[in-house]
Amino acid sequence: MTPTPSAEKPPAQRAPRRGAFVDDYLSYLLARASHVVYKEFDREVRAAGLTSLEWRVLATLSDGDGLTIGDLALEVITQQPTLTKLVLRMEAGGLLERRASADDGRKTLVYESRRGREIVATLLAAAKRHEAMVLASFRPDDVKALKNILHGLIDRFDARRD
Amino acid sequence: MTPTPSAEKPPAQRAPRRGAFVDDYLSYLLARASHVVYKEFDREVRAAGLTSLEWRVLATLSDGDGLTIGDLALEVITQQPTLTKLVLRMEAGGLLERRASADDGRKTLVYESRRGREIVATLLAAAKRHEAMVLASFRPDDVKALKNILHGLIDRFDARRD
DNA sequence: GCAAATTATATGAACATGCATAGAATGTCA
DNA sequence: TGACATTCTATGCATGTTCATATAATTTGC
Repeated sequence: MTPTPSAEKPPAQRAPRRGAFVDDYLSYLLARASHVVYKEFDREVRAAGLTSLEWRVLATLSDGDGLTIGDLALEVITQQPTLTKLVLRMEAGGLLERRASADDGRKTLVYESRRGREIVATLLAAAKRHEAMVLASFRPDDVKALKNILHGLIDRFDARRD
Repeated sequence: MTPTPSAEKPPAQRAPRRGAFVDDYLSYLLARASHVVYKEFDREVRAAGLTSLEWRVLATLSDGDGLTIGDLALEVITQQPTLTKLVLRMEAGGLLERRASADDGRKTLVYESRRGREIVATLLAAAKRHEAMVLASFRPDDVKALKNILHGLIDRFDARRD
């Protein structure tokens, strides 16, 4: 069942391996597509001095801040303890502000600082350019179809509970 | 620009926030779709005693083992040092075998052990069932379109270089 | 055939993450 | 109201990941 050790034959220029399972498995396709699409843009994120999770936090808050730690954790697809610690670091770094909720003492609300907003504004513009570039070679109908189905998957299965 | 701290009004049952940017941003849609689709299946992976990365390693190798550390790292979307250490742990746990390449002394080739193959066989079957369940409520044409576009994205942008 | 450059994996130290749980505030119900 | 359950965030510790680099093998150019 196992090939002989010497049987490797790397295809000339790293052509993707075509496997029976992986290459048609939705979960893999989504993960890899997500990765390849993000990867280039990640360079700009790093150049701005952010990690990918920090970028997701700021981008999410740019759509409206004042989220609780818990809600924000669900939005950025990470766990609450991880986000608590990240938010503390980002606050220390001047990217965010934390404020206690007025009507529920358990909640910590997260806001962008001025500096956070400046940095994310630059990246948001870059992100839009990058997305346009990525999608440029696809037919608009296909792009629309892709986003529709992704929304469909998300709406049906996203209980927003890690 | 920042809402007043007391302005929170959590929608009744955690309806996804509809933000201007995030909700139409391809990278977010892909990441979230990837996450929600995988999340349920993750329970079965954990029940089998594996982490998600371990599952990806075994599933990838099930399509043909004897990959080098580097190639496998690209396939499973992680970095080489992470994979080196994971493979060592998995070898110690009896899931994998490492063999030196006969024709290139720098390479370490990774193979599934008998036990690794047994575990992954069970999970592969479960994964197929899970995928069928996830896609059951979508029109076959849409599913085909989704996979086609994902493949398109991957083929165009995946240089398989982290 | 040798030195230099390149490629592949391993490793060490710093850092981040995950799990379990503690701590604090609120909600529930008798 | 007062006990108990629930919700939300923070924290400690173990574990995993990352970054830079070391080590080893191969390839290249002279």
